[in-house]
Amino acid sequence: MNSNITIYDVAREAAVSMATVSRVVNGNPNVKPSTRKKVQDAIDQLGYRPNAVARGLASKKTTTVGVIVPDISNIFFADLARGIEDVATMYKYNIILCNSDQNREKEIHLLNTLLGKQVDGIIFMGGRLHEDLVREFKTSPVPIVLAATLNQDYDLPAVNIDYESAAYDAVKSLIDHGHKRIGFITGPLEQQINGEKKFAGYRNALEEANLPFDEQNVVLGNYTYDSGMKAMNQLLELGEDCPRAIFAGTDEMALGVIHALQDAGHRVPEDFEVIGHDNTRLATMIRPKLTTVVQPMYDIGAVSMRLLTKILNQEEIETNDVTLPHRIEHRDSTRSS
Amino acid sequence: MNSNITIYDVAREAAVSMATVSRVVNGNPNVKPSTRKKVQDAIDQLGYRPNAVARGLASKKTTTVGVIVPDISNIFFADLARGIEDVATMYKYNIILCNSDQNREKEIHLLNTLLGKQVDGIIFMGGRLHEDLVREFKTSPVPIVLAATLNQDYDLPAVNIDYESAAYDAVKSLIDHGHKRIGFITGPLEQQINGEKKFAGYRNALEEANLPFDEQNVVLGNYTYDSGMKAMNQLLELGEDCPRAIFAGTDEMALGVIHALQDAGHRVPEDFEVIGHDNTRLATMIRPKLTTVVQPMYDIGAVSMRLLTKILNQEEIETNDVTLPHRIEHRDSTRSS
DNA sequence: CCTTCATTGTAAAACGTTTTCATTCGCTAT
DNA sequence: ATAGCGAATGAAAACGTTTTACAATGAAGG
Repeated sequence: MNSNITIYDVAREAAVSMATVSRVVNGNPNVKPSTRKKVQDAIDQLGYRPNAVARGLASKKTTTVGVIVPDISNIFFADLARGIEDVATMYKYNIILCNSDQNREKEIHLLNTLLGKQVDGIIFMGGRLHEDLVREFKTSPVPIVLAATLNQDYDLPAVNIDYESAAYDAVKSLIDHGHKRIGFITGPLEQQINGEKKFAGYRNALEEANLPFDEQNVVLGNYTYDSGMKAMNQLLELGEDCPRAIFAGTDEMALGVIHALQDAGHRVPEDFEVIGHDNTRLATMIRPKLTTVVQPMYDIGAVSMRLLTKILNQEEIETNDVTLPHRIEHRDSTRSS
Repeated sequence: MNSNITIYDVAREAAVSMATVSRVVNGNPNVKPSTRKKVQDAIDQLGYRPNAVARGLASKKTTTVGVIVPDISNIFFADLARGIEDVATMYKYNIILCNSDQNREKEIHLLNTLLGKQVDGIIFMGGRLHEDLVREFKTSPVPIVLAATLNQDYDLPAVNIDYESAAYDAVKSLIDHGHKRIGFITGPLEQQINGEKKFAGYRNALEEANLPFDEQNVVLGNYTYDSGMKAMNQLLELGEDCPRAIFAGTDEMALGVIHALQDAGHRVPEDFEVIGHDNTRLATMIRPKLTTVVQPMYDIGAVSMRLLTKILNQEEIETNDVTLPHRIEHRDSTRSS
């Protein structure tokens, strides 16, 4: 029931002006300790809770940031969101979370809704930046940082890993194990990270090892377990020509791959080696445990948010475009050396 | 750059008053079509975007609801959040998402932050309702609905399944397969749902079948895969007395159980039967696929949010305390009949 | 042609803060 | 004493809407 008591009530109770109350609420040092105490007592007694909306209107700061992700129910994005939220909390921000489903109109609509709500900044993750969206980004009155989202051609603040080199490393390690044919199971090609970067890394590794690129070794999935199974079964139909080493674009697809293999009576890693991507918790919940490229989504989220706070505080920033390190976590779906 | 243009600018541009602009923006029918068009043109031309903060201050509605969950990075809560967000979107609300980590002080602090931000309502999920928290709930100026959170003694709006009966069903089905000793792996006992309800269901089923309750058959985990493994290994140490049927309180723990079993050379479901709880996506990503109690988190989220909108719109409400149906999804970690 | 009532538009008062600027207070240094 | 000064306080103007109370306009009925 303390929702209707205002700064003015507190002022009256403490026999000061509302400006003074505002000062103590905001920690302004120019308040005599005795006055501060008087005001604080009144606040406690009345159960005063500052109205953030009014505050936002007056100060033009809402201490709220918008977060747009494709789908929070996906463990991958959920991890990112947690990273964002944790550092947001640290800096006293709240998060308005939105799911875009990678839908172009929805992305734009959400962006506008968030701007309408006067968020202080936005963190965006999506598969590909469309022109319209970039145009909106460019004219945004508040800073926007891209998380795990590619940014070429535009110079928006962004946090990523080097996907191409990560994919290269993964495929390279497979090649180092003597494989001549490497299967590659990835997501939709129009997705920049999966379709372009990882693919490029795959080809680079092949090329460097003087291995031929064979189109039938790459198959498209949609990130899900089922699509991983399906893709592997498709590969299996190649018979003799089926690659014995698979790089899957996500852990979930890698799981599907391994199970498809096992269902067909093959052993992993003895007969087939499999590398995943992302290092979600899934990776350790399968037998054999999954060797995978670690893409630290939590960290990407945390760093993105930190970058955003730096921009908001006008702190010194080394670079707008940060690349986090990646590595391969070797587990049991690949042979040990 | 359209962030600084106000309703007043639009009014001037369209040669009407700001109230008229407000009317067209809010879809008030009392505006002459020609006027409406004139205003709309001005809005489009200027790129006017209503300031939701000012709007919130004037109207005392923010079209924002607060969501407090333990940890969004957990697939389980993420699913809930998605359900909430989807119907929130449907009703034009946005979501401020907060992670409580089930921490008592944090829960209270978050609640107050959200109330300070003038959310129109709150959806809360937590393990147990502490007294202080309930007190805050009771005096909240906005409605609060509990999602997948027990509510006994207090009459807060809530959406749940019948956990006790769900656990009963699961254990019963194990008993029906002829098992005399049933293992039960659950979460911390102070959690109401896991420690009390599911436990009660377990005991009921035992009792009804005239099976003795044996304390050594129940072991506590912390919901994680690892704790599931550990728990199962502990059970295995019972040797001859080890139960051959396990009910795990979460799918993730069930995964751990199955792998612990397999690592020890046992077969599931031939030697051991396992039932999980929640029916997360994990359940189909393991071999054998997991038989599990389905707790429809997405639906719980969606229904919670819908309930909240009903309260906010003062719609007729049959019951404050909705119980969603549950069922057992029979897959391959239990025998077929 | 005058009333009367809808319809549409206007002006101004909230909404609850922050912030700017002015004022007062309490001292110190003359 | 008193001018001068910094610290503490207060008054009032934003902030950008919604909403209320009216005023103006126009149409219809008598």
